[in-house]
Amino acid sequence: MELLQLHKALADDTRLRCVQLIADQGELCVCDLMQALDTSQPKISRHLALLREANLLIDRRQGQWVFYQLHPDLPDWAKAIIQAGLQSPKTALNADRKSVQSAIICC
Amino acid sequence: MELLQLHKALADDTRLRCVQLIADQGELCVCDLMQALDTSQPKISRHLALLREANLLIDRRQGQWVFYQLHPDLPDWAKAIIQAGLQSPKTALNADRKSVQSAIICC
DNA sequence: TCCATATATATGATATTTCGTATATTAATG
DNA sequence: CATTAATATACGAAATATCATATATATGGA
Repeated sequence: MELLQLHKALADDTRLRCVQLIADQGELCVCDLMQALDTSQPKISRHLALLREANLLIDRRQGQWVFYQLHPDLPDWAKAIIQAGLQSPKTALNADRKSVQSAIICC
Repeated sequence: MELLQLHKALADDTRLRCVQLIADQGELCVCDLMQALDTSQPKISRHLALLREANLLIDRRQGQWVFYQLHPDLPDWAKAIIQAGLQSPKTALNADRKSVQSAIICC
């Protein structure tokens, strides 16, 4: 994991919102993220694949669902960057958090 | 200053190295950065303009030279992200720091 | 005022990213 | 084994970013 790669991974609205939401919630499946961000399945899936290939996320299949969480071996500086981002007031996180709650209930 | 915009600003090799070097050294002029990164003047200048427009840097003209430093009003979370990046071991910072020393001496 | 140095900007070409759509894969269930 | 739901991938088009080159601007000194 390199710093430039991390910034590139987070330099897209969809990916940043996914990472923030996953960091906030611990673990989410693709359909949660689709509903929370109100986005198409291939779009979410492709961005999650990028984040997985960047070693920012890991996936875990459970039945039909695939759950994503932050990579457990993320270096401290990378965790610190993600955490600091969560402190930024002008992100979509608050709104997305509300959307994901209703999403989780139904699926 | 928004989080997504910050990540976009830092998601380019030239800009990331400039910001890291400036954060490390406090203030540098365009010619310092040109020599330290071994890059053309328009390239450096254009990237610095982007960082200035993103409110990540401010510039200060002194005679023929223009010096750049981190924006003094950077929010805490943005400072934290930049600082955390300085902790990443695999950046060009160490090499660039050496180059900028010889650059500063001669100009 | 003329010239040299430092920096900024404009422009068109090239490279990279992102997206929508279609299709493939995988697992559960009847 | 056929079907459905969840997810992944392929592909070409459209949007965005980056670059090299040329040119413009600003400052200081002869």
